[in-house]
Amino acid sequence: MTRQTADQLDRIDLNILRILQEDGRLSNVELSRRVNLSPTPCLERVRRLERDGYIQGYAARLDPERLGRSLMAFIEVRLDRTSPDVFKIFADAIAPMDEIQECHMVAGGFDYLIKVRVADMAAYRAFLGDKLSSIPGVAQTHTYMVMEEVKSTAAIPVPVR
Amino acid sequence: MTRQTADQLDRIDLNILRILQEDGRLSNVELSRRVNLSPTPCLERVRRLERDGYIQGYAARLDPERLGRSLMAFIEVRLDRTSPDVFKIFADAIAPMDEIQECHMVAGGFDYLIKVRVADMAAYRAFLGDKLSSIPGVAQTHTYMVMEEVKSTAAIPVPVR
DNA sequence: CGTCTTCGCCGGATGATATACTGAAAAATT
DNA sequence: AATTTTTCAGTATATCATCCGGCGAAGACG
Repeated sequence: MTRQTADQLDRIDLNILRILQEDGRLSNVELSRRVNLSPTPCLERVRRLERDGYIQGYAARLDPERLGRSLMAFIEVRLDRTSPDVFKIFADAIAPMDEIQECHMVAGGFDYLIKVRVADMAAYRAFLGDKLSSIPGVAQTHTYMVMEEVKSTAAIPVPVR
Repeated sequence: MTRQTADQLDRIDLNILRILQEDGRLSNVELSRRVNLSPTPCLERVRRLERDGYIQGYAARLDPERLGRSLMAFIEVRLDRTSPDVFKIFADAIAPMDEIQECHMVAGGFDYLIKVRVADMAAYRAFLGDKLSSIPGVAQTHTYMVMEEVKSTAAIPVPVR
């Protein structure tokens, strides 16, 4: 019996997820101490959580400002036709654009909501004019510049149980 | 002389950042191999990048769907008055709400753009009705449900040089 | 031009860690 | 209660993180 759908996480698993989301480089020894296990079963659980897809990977969190991406903006994009091939063309076009952090197809008002990070206004203008607007099918865009990040977390809330 | 503003990153530093952003749990030995250094100076560089703030931390990337947060939405929020204390009240109110992943003050049209993750429509309704709309000062909200994530990356582009 | 200083690198040594293996305890099932 | 299954802890070994000392290149200075 493979655990595919009915896999259940107990309190220890949830604690592991919460702790590793907070500090992904914690050593297994220290992690095991915090969840009141010996290192061996703790590592087994981490491997299982990785294998089952709860943990998709590990990443260093880099400072955008120090890497020259101080400006964030959201862009609403409307396509001139909403046919599957236009969607495909658009998706393929934005995939390699590294300014684009997220692109969501949304319901209610326009077609796509895009989150971008660029160096400054000049870079933003260049991005919008040379790259985004030149994608075939893009009819209209509306930009919201981010003035202040009131809250910003990538952390998925882990249930406490 | 402390390196505060004029700190420069060479090609090796940038490679380290790029690799650790991709796999934050890579051992220092393996990392040093990939950047063509011996372990010792490689670890020194990582420590320096951490100390200087280029690396803010490390995190396990968790799967939102498997943790019961399948629904994503963006909410535009308008406040009834735009005075500093209303801003403060709003910021303090949203800080502990774990459904809210991001909250940005934006220019052009409304006051805040919020990104939320919830379990389902019922949870969304409960969040909007019971939590967000009951914050004093919130005049109007408009929701954009995410139908499809066309692109999603937390990765900050690291210059290649 | 030669020397001195500085900086980043390498290699070895040492303590800590990851991880496989074995067996015991606990829990679930019958 | 007996059996099966699951999960755990302890031990052993290979790997790793990290400290220490020394080397060599680049630049400063006489």
